[in-house]
Amino acid sequence: MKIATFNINGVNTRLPALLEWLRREQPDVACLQELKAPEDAFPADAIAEAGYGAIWHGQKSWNGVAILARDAEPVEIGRGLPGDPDDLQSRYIEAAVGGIVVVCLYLPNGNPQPGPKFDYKLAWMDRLHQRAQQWFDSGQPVVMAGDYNVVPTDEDIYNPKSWRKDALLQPESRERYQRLLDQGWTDAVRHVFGEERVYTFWDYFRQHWERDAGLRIDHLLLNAELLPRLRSAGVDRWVRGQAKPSDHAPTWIELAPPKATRPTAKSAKSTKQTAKKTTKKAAKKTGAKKAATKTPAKRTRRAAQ
DNA sequence: ATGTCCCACCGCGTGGGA
Repeated sequence: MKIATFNINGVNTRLPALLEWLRREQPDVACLQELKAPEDAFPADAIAEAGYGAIWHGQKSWNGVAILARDAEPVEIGRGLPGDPDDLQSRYIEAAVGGIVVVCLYLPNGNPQPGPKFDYKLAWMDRLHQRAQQWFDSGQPVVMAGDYNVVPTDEDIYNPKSWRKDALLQPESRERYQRLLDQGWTDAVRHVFGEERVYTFWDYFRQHWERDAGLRIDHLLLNAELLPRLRSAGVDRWVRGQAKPSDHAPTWIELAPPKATRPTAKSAKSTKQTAKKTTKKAAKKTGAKKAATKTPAKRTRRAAQ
């Protein structure tokens, strides 16, 4: 089972890119952020034609999140991050898909910092912390995926120097991200890649993509129930290299089927992908990385073309 | 300070947000 998160930066502008990505990579679950579309402008029909059921929380101009499921309908659990009835921004949605609780979030950017936007970011993270604790303790397998707008450490950015004052690197942001990990959540991409550099976002400025000057801000956090099923993770960098791309690349994990007390036809089907062997060469090409490799994570050169 | 790209507004350019 492949679960991806992708900040699409305008779902209608990027619809061809989204459909192409779905066709080629066939994620079982896709969490989207920055739809930048009101509720009634979400391209549900085109996405359904591509074989995906979807739920979404739209908003005019900004934000907006969605959860897509291949050959399935996500069962919505909730929308809107609890804890502040005055917060009307569409940044959070939850669903049950394939026996897993999927949380899709778009954390506030927080710039400029300091200021009210940064205050909102920190307050939002405090509220997320509350909800995350509930999910962690739920006894159900849970993934919290999305654009966290946090660079967890200086190893998650090409060069922190010019970003020191940015909200994405502030100690207050990083502390709050760390507090999620302290609850017991595992940063799946970091877990799989070890010390190897991996980026998910390259802004549009100063030829950052061409120079591979990236940041890792799209994360998938797994609770203790789900972690044992983590098999591999990767970034679909080819998407960022397409014409008119989002500034983010899809970031994903591959999960083994549940330790079946009662195996189902569905879980047997998804095993097919998991069992697919990934050679080192293929891994480099696809940006995939297997969990629990025998050798320590090697630093792979990922030069941009 | 800069850089680029998206969306909305009314509108064929500009401002806000990232």
